[in-house]
Amino acid sequence: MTPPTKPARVRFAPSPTGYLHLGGARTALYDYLLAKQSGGSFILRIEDTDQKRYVPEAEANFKNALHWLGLPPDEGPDAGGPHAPYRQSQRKAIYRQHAEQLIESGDAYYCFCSPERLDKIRAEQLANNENTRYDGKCRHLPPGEAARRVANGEEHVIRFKIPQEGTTTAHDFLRGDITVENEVLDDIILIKSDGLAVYHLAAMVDDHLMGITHVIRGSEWLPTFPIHKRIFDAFGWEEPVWVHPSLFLKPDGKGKLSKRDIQKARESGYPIFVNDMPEMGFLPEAVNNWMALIGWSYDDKTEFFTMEDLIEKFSIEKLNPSPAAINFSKLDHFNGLHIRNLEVEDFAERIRPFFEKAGYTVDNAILPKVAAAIQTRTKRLTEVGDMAGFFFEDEVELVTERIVSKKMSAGQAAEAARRLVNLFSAVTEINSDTCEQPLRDMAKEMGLKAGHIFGLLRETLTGQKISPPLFETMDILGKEKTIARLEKAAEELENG
RNA sequence: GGCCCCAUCGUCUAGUGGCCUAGGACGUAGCCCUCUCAAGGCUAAGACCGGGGUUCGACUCCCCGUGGGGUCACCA
Repeated sequence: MTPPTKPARVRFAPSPTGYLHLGGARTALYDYLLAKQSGGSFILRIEDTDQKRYVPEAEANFKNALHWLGLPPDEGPDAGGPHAPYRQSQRKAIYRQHAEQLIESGDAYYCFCSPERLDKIRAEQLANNENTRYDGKCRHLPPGEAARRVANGEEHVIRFKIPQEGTTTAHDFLRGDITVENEVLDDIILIKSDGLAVYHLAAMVDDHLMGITHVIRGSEWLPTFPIHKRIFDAFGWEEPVWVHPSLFLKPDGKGKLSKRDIQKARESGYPIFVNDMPEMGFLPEAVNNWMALIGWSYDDKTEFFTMEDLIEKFSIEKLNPSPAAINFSKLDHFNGLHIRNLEVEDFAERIRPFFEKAGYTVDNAILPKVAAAIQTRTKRLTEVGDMAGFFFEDEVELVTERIVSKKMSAGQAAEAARRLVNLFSAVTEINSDTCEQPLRDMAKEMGLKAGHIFGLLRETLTGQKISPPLFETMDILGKEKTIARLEKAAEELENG
């Protein structure tokens, strides 16, 4: 139904200054979906041009996160590809060469102003209630003189030359034309005094050289978007399709996520960093589904999407340009949906490590049955230990006050336990066909409600007040353990 | 503050001039199912930021307010 499109080349280009968070992950997802649905390529590029903010482990963090989410790059630092290297720090010469090309064409110039001078003019502008921007001092330096100073080794940067009059119009796929007065645009630095390019140059050069067809990036780039458009024009390059989805807002909708919010979310059991998600019990399927729907929708009713669905159904046309608050309770909901969508064998393998982490020794013989019993009850994989760990224990701790319900005496409880032992001993298999009616009759004989007997059974067998259905539980536990736990309870009640 | 972007239930959203007494989802409340808890089913409360236009007719188009967000570095 979607019209055939040319294979898209879409890049995810994070800066290794921190870990991959929800916002970046959503961008990566959209990148991946757009690439895959068109039979194109998903490219990972590391934008490590800022040595001061460089975090060494960040790149590995991105890769782990992308791998966990199921978004493997077709090209990138590890995957390689026709446009290697994919780390900008290794492409320094390329940027320099392009910057010099702009100097030649008159679209850029050498600037010898010191950081101190820049600070000073900024302070003055602030004091005069003016907008802060470069004052253009080096703009009109004779090219020969500037070149000579550079040749002499004088410290310098290269700045992009923005016309001082007129306007610039850049076209965003979601928002249409964005026009600004050139006078509000700054002569931004292209090459820093350390010789490395700045984002504005490096990303544009790479996007062109790498044949990127669609640039999907956060809307924090909107203010500099017209400059980027001018850079493409200065080189005479064809622009990619620009898409600026909006940012994520904190859950209450007030402001974008900050460091503090990240910590706060984590404390309340919700992740901001992708790599926190696995241990918090989230499924990558659910995270992708959930993230995709913050800022994108397919129609007025469909919300459950597998990765295959997303690849087929995603479209940048349906992206929503307005800022969106993240809604964690919906993440829980999607996690539940995707857990229930798992094959039970798959679910079993996913919960195994969580039982182990909780200190249980998993019995492979019953794990599939345990999984089946708790699958519809699980929202987060982290819950399984508390919910079903008793299946893997030899005994459960009994609290007589909890076994004896308010409606019965300890003596009655002991009697009930004894009668249950007899009842279960008499059958070859404990299941609802063989035992439910006798159990209900027994309750009536004792003047109790069936619910009281079920409650006693539940506490006795599981040590919990909530558990999977009892006959299913007993089937998994086995006749032997079931009876042993009842006998032990009866004894304790009798001696209690 | 300048510039830019955005504006439908608490939240995510559908809606592209008449299909809208505005649809769905999460959450919330109630009911049903039921051995507990879930799951599932049903129901309820809940929104077009305000004011002007344009039009026979605006949630939808335009303008102005207001509100929210982003951005103003030799960071990305």
